[in-house]
Amino acid sequence: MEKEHSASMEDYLEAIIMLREGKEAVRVSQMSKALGVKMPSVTSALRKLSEEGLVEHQRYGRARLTPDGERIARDVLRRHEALRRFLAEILSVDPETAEADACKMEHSVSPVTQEKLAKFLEFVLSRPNVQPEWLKMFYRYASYGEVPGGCPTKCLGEE
Amino acid sequence: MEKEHSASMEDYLEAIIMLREGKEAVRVSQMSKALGVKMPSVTSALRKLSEEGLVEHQRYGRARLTPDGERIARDVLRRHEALRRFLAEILSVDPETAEADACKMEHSVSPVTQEKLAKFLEFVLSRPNVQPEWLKMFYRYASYGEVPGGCPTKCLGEE
DNA sequence: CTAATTTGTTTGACGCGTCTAACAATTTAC
DNA sequence: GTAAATTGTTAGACGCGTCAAACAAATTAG
Repeated sequence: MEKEHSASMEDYLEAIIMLREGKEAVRVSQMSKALGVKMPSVTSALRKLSEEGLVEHQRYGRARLTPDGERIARDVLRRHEALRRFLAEILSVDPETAEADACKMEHSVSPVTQEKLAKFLEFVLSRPNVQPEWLKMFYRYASYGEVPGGCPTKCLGEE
Repeated sequence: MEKEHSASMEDYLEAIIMLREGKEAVRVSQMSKALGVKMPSVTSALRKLSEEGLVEHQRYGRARLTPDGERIARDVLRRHEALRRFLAEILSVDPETAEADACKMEHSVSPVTQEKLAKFLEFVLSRPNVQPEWLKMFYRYASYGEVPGGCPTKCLGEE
């Protein structure tokens, strides 16, 4: 199985895959900027990931993923995207928040739950004819606190 | 506003409110067991929370929440419950996993998103006549990978 | 009431991830 | 091709949350 990696280490792997954009090798400064940490943090993360055989990196060089690192990074990214889209497209969370939350959840939420969320997204997207019905109702419910067409089974106005 | 507290500290507060059950004061050993940490960790957490005025605790005594601590603990618990129920009742995640994930999410996911998830749950529960329709469809979709009554707009069978 | 057991605390350590400051290599500009 | 600017590393520190070991108080049993 996939040995456990810390949230931070997964973030570093994910950053490499996201930043490389064709170039397939990434500078420390890029990662530093993208992750909002200082360069020494990147350096030490790369050293650790190197020792685990997940990235290739030598002094003053660029970082690239090994095949193992690539697999893990892709997996993190896949989960990240599913979560982000669920938050943005189903819950209509604003893009920035959806991005940030996906980033947290991808590390802490169980695979089981992540899978369910992904399925939910798939389910909704796969049925464009049904989606508008209740999803729009939900949006109004979320905005105004009640269902549009009447049927006020429950009327909540806390906070 | 509510000053930020670490995930750990929120967990300790939450543990007090959950464990007291009428007794309204909690032993270190109880918390230790409930949180899966050793007693010294509890002691040092209580000291810190004491200094912040969130719990009342003196050497060899039981721990109780101050009014401030109570407010925060209640809030954490409220969010926890909303998340847990969303996972269990909407996504049909198994109870143990739902509990564990709620515990992670309550600390890391933004209030915005937590609010949306809670609204979603409310929305579904408030409309018992509509719920069965698409929610059952989702359950089948999640289990078998496709919609029961045909309409195979998209058929996904990855992993 | 004393002895045994349970409960709780202190101390000092560790791992993780981060940072700053000082230094070193690389790249860029002239 | 040398000087300046940029990029990267090392060393050492810190905060957080945890732990084990040693000790101290409180509780229970006799």
